Amino acid sequence: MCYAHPVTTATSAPLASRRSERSRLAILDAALALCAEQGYANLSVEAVAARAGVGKQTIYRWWPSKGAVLLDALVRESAPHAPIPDTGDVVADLGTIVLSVIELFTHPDFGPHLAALIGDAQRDPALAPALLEHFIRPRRAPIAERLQRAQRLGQLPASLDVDAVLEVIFGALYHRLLLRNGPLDPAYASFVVNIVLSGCSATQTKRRSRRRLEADP
Amino acid sequence: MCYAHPVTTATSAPLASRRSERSRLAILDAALALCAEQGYANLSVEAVAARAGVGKQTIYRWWPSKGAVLLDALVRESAPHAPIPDTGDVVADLGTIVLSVIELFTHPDFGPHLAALIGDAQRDPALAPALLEHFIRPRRAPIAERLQRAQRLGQLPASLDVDAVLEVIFGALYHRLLLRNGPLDPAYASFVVNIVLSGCSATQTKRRSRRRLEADP
Amino acid sequence: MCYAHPVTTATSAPLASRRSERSRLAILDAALALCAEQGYANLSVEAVAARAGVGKQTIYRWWPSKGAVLLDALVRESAPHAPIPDTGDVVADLGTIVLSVIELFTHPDFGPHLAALIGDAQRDPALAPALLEHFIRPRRAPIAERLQRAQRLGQLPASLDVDAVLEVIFGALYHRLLLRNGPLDPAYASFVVNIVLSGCSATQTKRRSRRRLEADP
Amino acid sequence: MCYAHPVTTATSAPLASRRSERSRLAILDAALALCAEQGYANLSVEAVAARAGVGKQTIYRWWPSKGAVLLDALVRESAPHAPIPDTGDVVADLGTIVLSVIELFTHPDFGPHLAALIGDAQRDPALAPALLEHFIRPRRAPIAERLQRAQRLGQLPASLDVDAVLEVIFGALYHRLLLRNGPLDPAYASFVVNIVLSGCSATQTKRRSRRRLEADP
DNA sequence: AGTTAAACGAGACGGTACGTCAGGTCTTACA
DNA sequence: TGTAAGACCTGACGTACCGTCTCGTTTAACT
Repeated sequence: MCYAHPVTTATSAPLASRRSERSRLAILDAALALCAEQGYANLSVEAVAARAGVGKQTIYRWWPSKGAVLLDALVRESAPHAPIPDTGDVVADLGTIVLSVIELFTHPDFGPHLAALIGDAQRDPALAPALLEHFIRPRRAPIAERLQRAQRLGQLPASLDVDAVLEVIFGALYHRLLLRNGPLDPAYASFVVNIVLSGCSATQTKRRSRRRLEADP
Repeated sequence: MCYAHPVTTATSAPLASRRSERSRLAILDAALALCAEQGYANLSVEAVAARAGVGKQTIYRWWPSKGAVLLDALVRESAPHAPIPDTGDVVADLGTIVLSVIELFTHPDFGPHLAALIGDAQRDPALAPALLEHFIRPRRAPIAERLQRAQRLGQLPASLDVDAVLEVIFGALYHRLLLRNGPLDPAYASFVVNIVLSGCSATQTKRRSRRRLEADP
Repeated sequence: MCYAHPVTTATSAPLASRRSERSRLAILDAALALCAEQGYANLSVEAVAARAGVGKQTIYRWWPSKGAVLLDALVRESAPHAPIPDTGDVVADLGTIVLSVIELFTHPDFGPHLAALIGDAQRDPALAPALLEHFIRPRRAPIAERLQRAQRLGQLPASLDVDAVLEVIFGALYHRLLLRNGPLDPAYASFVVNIVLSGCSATQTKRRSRRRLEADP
Repeated sequence: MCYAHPVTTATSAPLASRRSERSRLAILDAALALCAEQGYANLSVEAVAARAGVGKQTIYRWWPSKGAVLLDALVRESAPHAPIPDTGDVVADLGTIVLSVIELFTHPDFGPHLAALIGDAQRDPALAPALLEHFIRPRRAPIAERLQRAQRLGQLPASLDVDAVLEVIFGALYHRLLLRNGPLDPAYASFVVNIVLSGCSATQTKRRSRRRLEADP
């Protein structure tokens, strides 16, 4: 379950690691609890170990940093998310999805921790890739598929880079999550979805100016 | 000049603060130099004080944190930026602006520090507002004005919230700056500008779906 | 009044120092007050200056250390002590004197401060001589005279070094003041006076063993 | 070996503390060395830690203050003292003992440190009891026994409080150690021993005046 | 069932930096 | 010019955690 060490994922490991599941869960729980109580900034490996009734070494053995622990915990916590809707209306479906995202982002036990994790990734070089691989990409992939389905149905230009589109949409959400210059509310969500998906449809006719820009130094 | 303490800004202060300009500059220079050499993560008030030949107390007297010091230094450093272009073509002009922004973001002595500052703002509650007020808003304001000029000329819908538009555009840039899932290059810049400004123009006709989303729970 | 700087002591200064008497008294009062409230350990030049409404420099200008300030203050405070009794009975008179000394030593606003001052003298080389000259010797001198009067009357051996005798007596008192291994009470006072003055009278007959000791390596 | 923490003293500790003997000795050595070089006043936990190649926490873990460290070091250093002499002549023996004490007190690597420790005990309430228990009482006890032996032989009054007698003798020595108003030399040593022990023998006949004093207010 | 090797809890260790306190010096403005 | 005020550099404080390193003690697979 831990992303950073080459540990087989529990299932069907012939020479099973002697890792204690009890400790693993206690650590993840302690990390979440402490984070909820005092915030990520005041989280420390020391405190997690104490709270989990675990030696510090046991944490360092399986995770490279406190950020890695919390990432694991958040992934576990937020894993069972709703299925991607497909009503046929791609704008409406994206709106629904983004609404559920801002719900997650504004949850006091999730948004601040995710923000702190991204923050910590600025000083821990290993954390950004881990975040991408274990949190962001797995959740973005099915949304990208939904957009690709729309492409196949001709609802969106086939040439569109859907990953980049999602980056623009989520960029707008993360911007408010991290900078806090405005509320992460449904109005903002629909504004972002509308403007970006409108732009997707209209982008074909704007190709020339795009090329001009690319030629610019 | 310091954003965080109630120091009169030079103008018309009869009982001028006895603050030492020499120390102030030495501290800002030391912060920048150390940050460039070892990165923000390894920056410490202790080291800045030592490098600047200054007592720690002198730093704590005028800034609340190392982040505040670096913010001041970055603002000073990046202050004299190019004027906002106005060729009449709002898409091209935005493209030019965003290009200069990614130039700044990809500069090794700026982008990582800005990213680290935003990161630090996740654990230092005072830093985010300071970043907004002293770095982001002053630089965003003239760009918003450029968009408003385009609105007045009918090049963009009058009802458009230009600040929100800029949040989407810059959100996309910050997303790559902070998560590093792709290069901050001219291609990405033009993609973002085109898709968002296209969406701005087309947004009028999409109003209905937006309203529908807002009505959604 | 200050012992440590070459300031004329008020008397007969032709071109009197422009020193502010108001500040001087405020400083001494503040030192005593702070000492009484929080103890000598927590006394600081900084705090005295603040309490006295005085610049730190004004203190450093006229006293070399916080100990010097407090010494001045204590000397001023404890100056008007009772006259030396002379009933003809030297043992009884010394007893009376020592009783008044332990009264002073056990006074919560004096004993601890004097002890702290002697303590501080162990790290401030200038303080020990100052203590001797301004506090100890002036108070010991009239007692020595009382003993000398007894010598002249034949109540004590003429060869006796009365200053050394007083050192033994006061040494015993200071021992309890500083080490606190027993109460500074009248019983101890009388024990000390009796044993030492008895020893003084008997010392004549013990001369031989003393000489033997002195010859020892 | 440390007086201030409840560490079992080696004997019969089944689950022995994991305390590092290497660090302990390095700390005591460093404290002594620094004290010898720069004096107790300039001694700091910081410097001891650096000199000993030890983390500051390791010092704070086992000692409550720098004074406690030095006390431990001095006790270790001065532990193997000469046996108490018993020639039958109590005055001569006490003289011998006191001579060895002033030898210790006048040693440049001991006297000043002991004085400083007593000085520090005036502001550190925990230090005075520690000094008594770990330095003064253990060294005074066998001397008191010597006096009690003399009492049993009728050389000294049986009613004499020998601890108090030693307080008077040592008080006289500490007085010179701390106030420095005269040399701690053999002449002073023999003067003190003679006068006090003479007083002991003569004290019987002086009982009346003592009682009179005690009745005094 | 006994052996053995890992993972475990506990926590001491050498360090780094924190943010605070006070020391003693220096500068400025007022009286 | 002496003061009140207070900024300045210095250095130590005691604390919090870091990440590493023993210690014995489970604990579970493999003799």
